[in-house]
Amino acid sequence: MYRIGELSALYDIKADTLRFYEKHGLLSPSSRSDSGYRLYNQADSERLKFILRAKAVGFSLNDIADLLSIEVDKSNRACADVKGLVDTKLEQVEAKLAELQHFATSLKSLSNTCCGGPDSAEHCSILEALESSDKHIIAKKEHHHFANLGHKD
Amino acid sequence: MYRIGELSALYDIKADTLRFYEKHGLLSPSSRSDSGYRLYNQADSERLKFILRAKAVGFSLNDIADLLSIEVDKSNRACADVKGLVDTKLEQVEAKLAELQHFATSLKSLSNTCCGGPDSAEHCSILEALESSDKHIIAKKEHHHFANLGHKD
DNA sequence: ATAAACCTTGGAGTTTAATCCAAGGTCAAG
DNA sequence: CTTGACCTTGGATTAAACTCCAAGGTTTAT
Repeated sequence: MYRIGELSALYDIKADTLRFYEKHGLLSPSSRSDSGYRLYNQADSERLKFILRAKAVGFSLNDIADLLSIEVDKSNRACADVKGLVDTKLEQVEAKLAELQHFATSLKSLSNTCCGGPDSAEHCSILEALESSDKHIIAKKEHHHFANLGHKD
Repeated sequence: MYRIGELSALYDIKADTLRFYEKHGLLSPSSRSDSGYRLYNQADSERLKFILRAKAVGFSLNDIADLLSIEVDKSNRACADVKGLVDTKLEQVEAKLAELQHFATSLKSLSNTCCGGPDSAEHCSILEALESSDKHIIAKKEHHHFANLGHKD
């Protein structure tokens, strides 16, 4: 059992944030002490881990509440409802995954292209790297190099 | 060349959002018309695409500005600086990727476990799926099924 | 040449997600 | 039995990221 200060320290967040999540229905302590202190158990801690992970990959607290609602009232929901909700979120997750893989590829190619030395980074740009990785995916036959890009007005 | 309304329609955002990004140094139109209307070219559009993608995977506008600064002053930066920045962001992207893959796995397993029918979803929970996928990764030798989980006081 | 649909600016308002504050109760150590 | 670290509540404040508004200029279509 953790008290609010212990759990918040564990995940490097503020106690206030836990109270905030509670107020907004994301995470309630499974019990209270005689004097009213919040007491969080291991399951609560897991739930918090989930919330923080989901937040880190760009889901809003509302999105997360949707997902967690499966947990909360699972015995009141039909499997079909759950499946629908899950499949919708899965699509979102997979879209994000695709985006991130795209980013990772571009960043890696940028990191490799870049000499890493003290010279001017004239040919180092995320956008250039993204563009060339787009090219790579969309039309890998064309293979020219853009030197004079991004020079506006 | 797009006017603000055209570009915003293209990406399904508000014109105000584009003005906001401009004010905060994320995206400026490459030119203006005689009467002062903003005119965005293809490169501007690509840059916007990048911003929106990065946002969608959980980067803040500040993070994104950092990344884009590589583009803006690349001739004033040493390759070593660029490489440092890129490698830092790459680490963040890869951490997010790992999280998302974890989510995707859990959601898939949940979707598969779930009968999808009109019955009560007693055994369908994200947290249960996450937990069992944790189990799967951490100790895949143990292979039992958790029926009585998530039953908190 | 005038309405409708678009654009300009500056500034105010909203939403989301915390974070802080004040007044007071709790608990372990000395 | 009091001191200090911790907890309670409700309400105010902050920061980020928009989103809206008002007053006026511009374009295009009739």
